[in-house]
Amino acid sequence: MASRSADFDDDSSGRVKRVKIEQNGTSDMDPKKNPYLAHQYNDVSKYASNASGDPLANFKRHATTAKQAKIAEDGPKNAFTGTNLSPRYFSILKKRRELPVYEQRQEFLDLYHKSNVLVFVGETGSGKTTQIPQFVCYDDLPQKKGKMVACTQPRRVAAMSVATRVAQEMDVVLGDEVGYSIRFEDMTSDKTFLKYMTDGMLLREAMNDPDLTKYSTIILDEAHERTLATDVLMALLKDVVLRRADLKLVIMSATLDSKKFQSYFHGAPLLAVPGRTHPVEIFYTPAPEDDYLSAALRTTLSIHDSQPEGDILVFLTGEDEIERAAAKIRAEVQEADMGPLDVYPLYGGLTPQQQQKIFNPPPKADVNGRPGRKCIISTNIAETSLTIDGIVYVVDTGFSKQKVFNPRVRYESLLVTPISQASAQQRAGRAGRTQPGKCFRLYTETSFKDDLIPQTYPEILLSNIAATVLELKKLGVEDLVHFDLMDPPAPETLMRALEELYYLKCLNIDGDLTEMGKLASEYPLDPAMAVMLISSSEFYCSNEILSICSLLSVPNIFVRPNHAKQKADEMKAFFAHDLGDHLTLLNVYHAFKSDEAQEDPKQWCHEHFLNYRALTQADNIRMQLKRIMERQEIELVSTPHTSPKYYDNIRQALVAGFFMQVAMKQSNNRPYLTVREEQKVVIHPGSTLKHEAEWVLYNEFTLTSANYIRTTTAVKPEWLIELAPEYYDIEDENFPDGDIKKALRRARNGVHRSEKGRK
DNA sequence: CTCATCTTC
Repeated sequence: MASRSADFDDDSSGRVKRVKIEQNGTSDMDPKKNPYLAHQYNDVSKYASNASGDPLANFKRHATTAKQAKIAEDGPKNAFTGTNLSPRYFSILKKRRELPVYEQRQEFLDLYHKSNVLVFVGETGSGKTTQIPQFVCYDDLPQKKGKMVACTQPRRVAAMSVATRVAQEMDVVLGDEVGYSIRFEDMTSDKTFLKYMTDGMLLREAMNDPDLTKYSTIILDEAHERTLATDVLMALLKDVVLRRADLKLVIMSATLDSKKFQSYFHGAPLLAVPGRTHPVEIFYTPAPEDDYLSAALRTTLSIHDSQPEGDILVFLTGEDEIERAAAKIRAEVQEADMGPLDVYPLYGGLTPQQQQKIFNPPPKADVNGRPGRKCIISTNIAETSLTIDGIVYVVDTGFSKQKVFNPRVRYESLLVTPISQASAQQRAGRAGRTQPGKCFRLYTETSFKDDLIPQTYPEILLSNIAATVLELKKLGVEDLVHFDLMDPPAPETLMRALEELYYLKCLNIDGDLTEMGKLASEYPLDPAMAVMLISSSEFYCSNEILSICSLLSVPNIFVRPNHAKQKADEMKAFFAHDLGDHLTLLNVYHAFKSDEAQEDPKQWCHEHFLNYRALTQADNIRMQLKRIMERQEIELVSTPHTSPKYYDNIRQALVAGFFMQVAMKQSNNRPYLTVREEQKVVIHPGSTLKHEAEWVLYNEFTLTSANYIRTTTAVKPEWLIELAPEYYDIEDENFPDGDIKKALRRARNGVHRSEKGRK
């Protein structure tokens, strides 16, 4: 199987060498603030602690040394709280000082003093996420200025767990001096001066405080992941540091792409610290595999059969594929009597408890001395979000599902796509966390070099940016074309976003934010959804639309396990509404909130094949959205359930937001066509929409095995014309000439006739 | 004939 191997450590793209590149940063060269003056204080006792007992009393902000910090950290009193340090603190401190970053603390401080912006490259295991913010706190002294140090993370769990760890390291109570802030959970207080938070959270804060005046230093961690929020924050902060001389910015990244960050920030100083990992041997297949799934199964079984002790991690693309592969491997191992192997599927759809199982110890060796091991079959959740110790073998199929966005057709969808070289490297690295490992790549070395793109595309290039554009407008960014993003989206993507916001009346014809736009920007929702919610009181159904919005903001609430598809479908039919899925969702929510279900909601969900976690999450989101509506004084009203207009009102409110996501059935059993783009689409087979509705509104357009529209509800063409006259203006020369135009003309004439009829 | 992974005062 293995044709040739390469030493991972010698791989030219393998790891960061310890390099320090000094650049002509926009540094503060005021001699009075010269950081090197700090070195003149050679008498250690002078600043060990003063009469008042404050170990930080002699610390000069932005002019401290690693040595000073070390003395303060050595105690015996906590430099920030004044209490005696615990034994646990000292045992952790010892370990902290063995981390690679610790050696370069002075180097870090020198650059941090010199420049307002600093790029820090730390590989896995360097300790950057926990240590750098502490290094900053001892020098920036945010507590003395009533400011905070922020450190952003792309994921909630990371913000939470890192804050917990750092609170321990600093011997403080989590939520006091060190805290975190993520959606639905603010674990900070007025004492907090070091705050871990999600990047999205900081972006939200920027909308109310564009200069982020609460912070004296902002650290953007995992910047190489290039999340939408981090990209936007980088662009904003690049400008903020020019306006606020007192603000410092640290960009932390884990890849070799650091040069790109450095040049983006006008040659900011860069510091690189090596990680602490074990070498991983890479094997490629000699010839391309035409079926990566069977190749993955074959390779996994062969590792188990022939390789020394050590757990296996296999990367596949999706839930269904993973469950099937897991079943096959279990069956094969049993049939061929291959020795103990525990197989664990791993993907985001699993509950945290199910995900925890991957940390179970591997089975013991059997009586014949064959090693026992565990095998984890995972999506790319194991690439960044979850780390598993003890993995020695990685099987890399070279594929993952990735989001793609087509601005012309305006759909986001998921496609099985070859991964990037950076991704492949990350996957391989998972084999070397605790000991030297092996990575089996199920593609050729030529393919790795020639076919894989070097870096995964940043999220901003693969997304509908309408929500981002609205946020930026709210932030006061006037000229979006020249907004200095690291990777600006295609002009067409921007145009489509602006156009979408114009039709939604969030922007006027000049591209300025309207009253509607201001209101919509306050919701953590896509613009169409926000507009629908804001408009819903006019249709006397804001309570119901609020529920629907919440349900559309969480993963699929319907569970359909492979072994009980029929039973699950029967249960779903119990809630089904003939007019469409939005109304079905509402039925489920009402049933979920009923007294009967609330007696034991978990059990109730299990019996009805519903995702309890998603429903409680929706409930949470509902409360959050409700608070914003109340603040905006949007009335929470309902049409009486007995009224014949109950469902019509809801459906009209749906149209008020989603009029751009409508498809029409063509005659003669031909597929549906989307209104303006005239894309052929099929209603997703899971839909509860019963009769052949001529016009349907949909929430999502995804391309999987076909062009599916998901979560669809029947609507009437008269409503489209009435509620979105500009979008449905068939006199507009850009409106495609076809069946849809004809049908709209018929409907329009019908409206006119009925109006005459009413008179 | 059925969706990767995150995320938002």
